[in-house]
Amino acid sequence: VAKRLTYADIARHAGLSTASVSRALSNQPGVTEEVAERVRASARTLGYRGNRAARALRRQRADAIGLVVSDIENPFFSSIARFVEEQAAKHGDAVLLCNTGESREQERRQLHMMMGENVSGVIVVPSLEEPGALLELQEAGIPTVLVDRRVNGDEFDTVMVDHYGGARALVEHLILDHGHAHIGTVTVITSGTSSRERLRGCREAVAAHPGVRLTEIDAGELADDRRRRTTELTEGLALRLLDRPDAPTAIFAGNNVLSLGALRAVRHARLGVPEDVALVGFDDEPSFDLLAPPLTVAAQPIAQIASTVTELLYRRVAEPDRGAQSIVLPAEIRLRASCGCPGAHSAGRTADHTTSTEERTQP
Amino acid sequence: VAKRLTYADIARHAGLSTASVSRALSNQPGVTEEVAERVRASARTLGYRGNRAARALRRQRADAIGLVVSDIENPFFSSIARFVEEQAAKHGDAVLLCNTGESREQERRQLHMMMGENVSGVIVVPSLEEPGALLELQEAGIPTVLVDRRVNGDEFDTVMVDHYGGARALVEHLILDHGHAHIGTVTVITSGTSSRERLRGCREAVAAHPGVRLTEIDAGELADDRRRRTTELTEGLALRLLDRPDAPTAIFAGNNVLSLGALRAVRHARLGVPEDVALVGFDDEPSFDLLAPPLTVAAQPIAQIASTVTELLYRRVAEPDRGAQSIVLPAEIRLRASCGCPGAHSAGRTADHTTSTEERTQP
DNA sequence: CTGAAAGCGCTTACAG
DNA sequence: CTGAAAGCGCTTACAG
Repeated sequence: VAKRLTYADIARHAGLSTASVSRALSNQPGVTEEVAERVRASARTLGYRGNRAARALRRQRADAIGLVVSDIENPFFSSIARFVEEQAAKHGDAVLLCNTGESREQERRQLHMMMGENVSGVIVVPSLEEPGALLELQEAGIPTVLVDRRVNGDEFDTVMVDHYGGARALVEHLILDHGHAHIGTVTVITSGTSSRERLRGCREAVAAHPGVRLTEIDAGELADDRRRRTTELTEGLALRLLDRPDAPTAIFAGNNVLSLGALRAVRHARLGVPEDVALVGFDDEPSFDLLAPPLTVAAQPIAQIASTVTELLYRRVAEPDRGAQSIVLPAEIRLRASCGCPGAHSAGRTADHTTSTEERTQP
Repeated sequence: VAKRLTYADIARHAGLSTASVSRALSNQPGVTEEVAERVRASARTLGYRGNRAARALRRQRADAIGLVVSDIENPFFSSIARFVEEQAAKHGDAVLLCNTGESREQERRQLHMMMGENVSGVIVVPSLEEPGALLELQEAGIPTVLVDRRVNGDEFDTVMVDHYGGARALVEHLILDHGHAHIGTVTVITSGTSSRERLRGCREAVAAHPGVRLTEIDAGELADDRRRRTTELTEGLALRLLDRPDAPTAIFAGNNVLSLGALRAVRHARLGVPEDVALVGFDDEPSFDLLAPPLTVAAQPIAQIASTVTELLYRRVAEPDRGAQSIVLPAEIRLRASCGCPGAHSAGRTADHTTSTEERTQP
């Protein structure tokens, strides 16, 4: 185990002070280019590594940002994580990853840890609608940006897809283009505003068309049990819809996990999609156009969401006093076979038909 | 922005020294329970938060571990990340997430960052077979554990699935149970030993059965371009197999992404699975039994891999001088319809048939 | 058991 | 521009 080098070692080697070493290695002004080069040369020669904790302690700010997501196993969030890590690396920042599992208790703990780390900013998918520990972050002066979900009050920068518009467009497609008069929904509302907004989209689509009914099934309290949030729970939810004497003729699934659960439930009930029940869902995944049948979805512009959110975070780091900004990006409707549309159902080239919900930005 | 509390504030409030505060809050021996309680009470009353950078600087070791994966968007690695984060949190450790994108240059940079952070350990999916920067980690005394892939030399704890056995079992199933005499493989070898081992499994399965041929297609150099590693690349690879005048009658896909690409290629070529071409792949995903057709796969025991690797890491943190250990966990063959087996092809309850490759542990 | 004090490796007013 | 020195908030030998 080799001894660790410090600025003192470099200073000695270069015949300078630690102050100059610091200025040179941090690319600060106040050193001649000649001195800076001498320092860099010594650092390179000696194999200097840096000590991020010392720097963080002294500067009262770590070269790191936090990423607090509700479920890193969900492809939507792992994609976000990939983009965020990429951008953070460009800024020289490390990424502290936390997974709440939708638990507000976990969220609270993790946000406190972020404060303890003195991260220079946090990107969070809030697990509750009340700001809670998020306000403490703000008090501590840590720039905070929310993704995917809003929180009560307008004090946070927020980036999300048009949950309402995507859901509404999907359900209107079922009603207008396929003549469905009874829609069922499967959702997990406890996770916050996103599902709530999606459900609102369903409701208003139905309300706008007299004669169309809506039957809602929500995971409710069950959602707290992490283990049951996957297949079994989501399949069970959809089955409750299919087992009704007056089962809906089309199902709206609130997210990617629920879509798979619903599809599984329909199979389980030995019914066919879309012949017996049509199915549409929020979120797309790389495999969804290869499912039997290919799934019609409202897809999120993940890359755009991720780049917008990191941009917003770093802008807030630079200008802490900007007003909070809420950005809503359009969802993209991808019509495939599960809604009853022709085309991609069997083999052959998949020709997706896509349209976008309207983009709205509130400054 | 409230001023930050320190041990000095607590000490003053409790009428004690910062030494006692430190001992009490770090659960160290050397304080009476009465003093400890007094400190905790003051900390609670004042709303003390802690400063992890100061602690890390002084202790020369951060309460954090590093997780360096090749592709956090791959469901396999995001699952690993979920488990690792969960365990780390139990130990009071933060998780520093890095994504290499299979780039050894990135890997080198990120491992250097881990050294700069003084993490107490690192879990890494190595992007190359040469130890490289991993050896520097070792020299720096940072416990390091590898997942999914091995590195030349035996100096690292390693946990992975039985790549060889899983692939071999899959291909033998194609040969013995479905009578295929010409197998094609699509792989991306540059990522290291895992794909190489899987390919070896295919080769030996074929070699063990005279009269059976193998045609290999590998991404090779192309794999460096991150953007093309997804759908387009993987679909293109499989198409090269299908476009041959003597196309194979069955395809082995080297991982989950390649499986989807292969399936897409077969669709593109307007062929049917398994009628025209059978398909088996390494890795399972929650959607794979809902694909058209349901995919026959060698599934990795992800939870077990993740818990084993974190266990190994924390054991090494506790006992730095243990000998390196290599653990190979069995893959689970899940027979579904894409190989030609009956059952789960159309609607109805999916009855997976599963078997395990043998478990082998080298102490 | 308890506390005074040194020190981890940086950064940054301050003086020259 | 350059350097001496203080100090960020902890932990830990050391003395009592």
